[in-house]
Amino acid sequence: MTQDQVTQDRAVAPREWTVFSPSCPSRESLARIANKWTAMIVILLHESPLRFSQLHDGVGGISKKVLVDTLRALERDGMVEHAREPDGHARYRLTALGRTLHEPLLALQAWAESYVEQVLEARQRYDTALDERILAGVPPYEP
Amino acid sequence: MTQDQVTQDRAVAPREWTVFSPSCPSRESLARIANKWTAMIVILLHESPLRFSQLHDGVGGISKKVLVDTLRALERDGMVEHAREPDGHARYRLTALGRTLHEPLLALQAWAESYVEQVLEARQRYDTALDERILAGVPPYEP
DNA sequence: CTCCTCGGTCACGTTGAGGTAACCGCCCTC
DNA sequence: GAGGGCGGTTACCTCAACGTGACCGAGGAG
Repeated sequence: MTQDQVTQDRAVAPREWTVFSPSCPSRESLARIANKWTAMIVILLHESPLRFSQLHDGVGGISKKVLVDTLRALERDGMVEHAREPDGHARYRLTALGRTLHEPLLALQAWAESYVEQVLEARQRYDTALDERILAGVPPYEP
Repeated sequence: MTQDQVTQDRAVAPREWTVFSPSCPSRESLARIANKWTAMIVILLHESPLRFSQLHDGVGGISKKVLVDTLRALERDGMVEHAREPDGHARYRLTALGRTLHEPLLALQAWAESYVEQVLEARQRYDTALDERILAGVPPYEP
């Protein structure tokens, strides 16, 4: 391969001001929204505002600490807000900004639930193939 | 508030076989795809198959170790595959399953880049409001 | 032959995400 | 006024994610 071909082959657009640039603030935003807790909380809150304990019950397996931390982070980034109701209980709701997140995150949930079977099958194929390679004495990965 | 009202208020659908159940395998799938590295890799690979070093350059700031780990995980879950080209170089490409991920993940990138300004503003508002509350001697958060 | 790149692997160390359990003030009910 | 639920906070710990730097075998290029 000539140097010219290498150069052309490697030409990947620079994308300076995108998530692909580690110093771009949008990278942080991506990290915040590309997160299972964020996804579940936004999806739950889109149906209706919820109290803390309802969120805690709705998001199975989340600890109070992580729920609090995630809610504070979402509030700080303007996606969620909370208020005290007259009855003294907290109530969390999506902001306008948070509502714009619902559609993309719901798509993630839909994907995860629709394709989970295919993922599980692929995983099994991969693992048995790996076992066979090991039994055959082949190094697990050709470098 | 009466007990009946409390009960009704807390009625959140059980959602047994969804990502909201921590033991459902779809929860794992969600965690894998709701991930910044996954998102960036899938978006890059959707444009064209890429070599390892092209991915390493394309995903700014990722280390070789994390890139390898993420690619192996994506391969195991059937979203990516790799092969040796005749020239001896590796080439990674999306599988059919991986291609179905492109649209939802591209939506995440688009969101992150479109709304990053609003997120930054919200963050600043939150931080200055918090500072004021502290200066006023108010405990940072009303429990 | 020697040097280089590519595509990794390996052996660390650091950071951050996340869990656990105890505790707390407020309000409510009994 | 004792107990209980709500909405947290705190201290502490664990483990997975991530980074770093060195190394390595295969395959060119010179």
